[in-house]
Amino acid sequence: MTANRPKVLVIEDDPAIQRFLRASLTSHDYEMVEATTGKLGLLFATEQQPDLVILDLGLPDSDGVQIVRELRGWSHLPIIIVSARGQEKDKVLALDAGADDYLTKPFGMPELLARMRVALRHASRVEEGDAEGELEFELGDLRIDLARRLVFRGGEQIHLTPIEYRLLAILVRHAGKVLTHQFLLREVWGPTYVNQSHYLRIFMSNLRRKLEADPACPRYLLTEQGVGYRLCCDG
Amino acid sequence: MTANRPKVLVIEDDPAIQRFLRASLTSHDYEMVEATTGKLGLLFATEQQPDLVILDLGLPDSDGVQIVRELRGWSHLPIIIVSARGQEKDKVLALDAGADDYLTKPFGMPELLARMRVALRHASRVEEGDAEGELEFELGDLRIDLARRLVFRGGEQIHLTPIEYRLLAILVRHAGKVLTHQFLLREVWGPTYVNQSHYLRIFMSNLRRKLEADPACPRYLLTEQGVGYRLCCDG
DNA sequence: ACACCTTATGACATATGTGTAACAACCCTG
DNA sequence: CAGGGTTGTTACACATATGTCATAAGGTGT
Repeated sequence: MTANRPKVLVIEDDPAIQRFLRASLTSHDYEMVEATTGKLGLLFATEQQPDLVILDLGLPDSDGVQIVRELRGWSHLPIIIVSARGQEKDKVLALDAGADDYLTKPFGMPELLARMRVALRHASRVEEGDAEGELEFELGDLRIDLARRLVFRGGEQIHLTPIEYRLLAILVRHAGKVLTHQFLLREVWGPTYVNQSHYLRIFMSNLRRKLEADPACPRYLLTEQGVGYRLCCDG
Repeated sequence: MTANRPKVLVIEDDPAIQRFLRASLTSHDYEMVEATTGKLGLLFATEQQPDLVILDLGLPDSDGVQIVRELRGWSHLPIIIVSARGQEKDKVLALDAGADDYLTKPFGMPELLARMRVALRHASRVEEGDAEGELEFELGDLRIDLARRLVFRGGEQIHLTPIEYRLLAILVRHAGKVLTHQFLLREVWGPTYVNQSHYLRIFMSNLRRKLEADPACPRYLLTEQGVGYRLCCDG
């Protein structure tokens, strides 16, 4: 789970409820990603790596239960259903499809928040023993252990500050791919920093100083002029 | 979890509901243990090793939320609350105390069964990674016996207060991994304390004073600035 | 009611991380 | 090869996170 601000994906077509949720969630220190259709929802679930999904069953473009099944096909992401339908068979169907909780509209925000905490609690407990997803990477003399949040260079542990680590972790998770300035800034500092590319330069410099043998000729942390940065994945 | 017939502990004083639950549960291939008071419930929870607890909040002899807290003190057993009280604040209180779900009476049996399946699903997922039954740890001159709840340093027993012990136990169970402030606060003090990080500082300080040779330069209880704490597992 | 232990609270010193500014090096283009 | 824009580096001030002490409040058993 993201360390500080859990990311919540809300799949909901009603703009009024979207607004309501956004206000409540952001004020309770959650990061919110919005999708108004099932298709978009599934896309964002893969791309944005949310910590929790709130799903309205009454979407116009797709069957909510089907979305739950598709999500469960590849992920154990907590899913909380929010629905106008209060029929017991609807609840049973959704819960058995893999949903973790089911709230009937209208519901109180405090209850939703409490149930979100329950879901995140479960997720964080499960995460502990989760070997899924390569969590240890080796590049030349570098070793990055995402599970333990440790970085080694030639057997020696390297201390990284929170921002340095977050930046590196994102590069590692997308090793080999070019990540744009915008993307990195948004992921590390947040959406309002997408133009502050000097932050990036400074922290890339810091990382190179700590990780590269010759920071002036980086072997791992490569610059893609005019685009962004890339973590070299082979040797 | 028991392989075939999950064992359900029902803590409920109303004989009518007890009968109703017994009929439904046994016919759905659950084994049922009954307790009519909170005291008995806690006793059976330890003795019978159930897979799931269904707890009525309206017990005559004790506060249901308190029972949840006591259970959570030593176990992650799934707890489903069943209550006549439908007030939102009751739900929030119980869920934050550690309950996994909350149903308001009257409820339909199919829904309860579906929510039980959800809870057991979670438990079985967690269990996979939980299998490590290591209950004794050695780090340098420290020895921590989780089963007996004892801590030694260089052969000499160290007395820890309840909170100190819980904090240390969690660090030990995740030795090597960085645990965020939020996580530690939630596990030790509960979800409502996630912002009170000064508690953590003080109790880490206490632990270091008792466990470290030089509390100013800790070898075991390490700080990860801006993130959390970590128990060094090597050396 | 008392003594005892534990936990909570407040104040303060210190350590660390981050944002900012200034400047140097680099790359592409004309 | 000159110039503008992009990128890299360094140093420092500030804010924040952290560690520690002292003390108050709460609880328990005698």
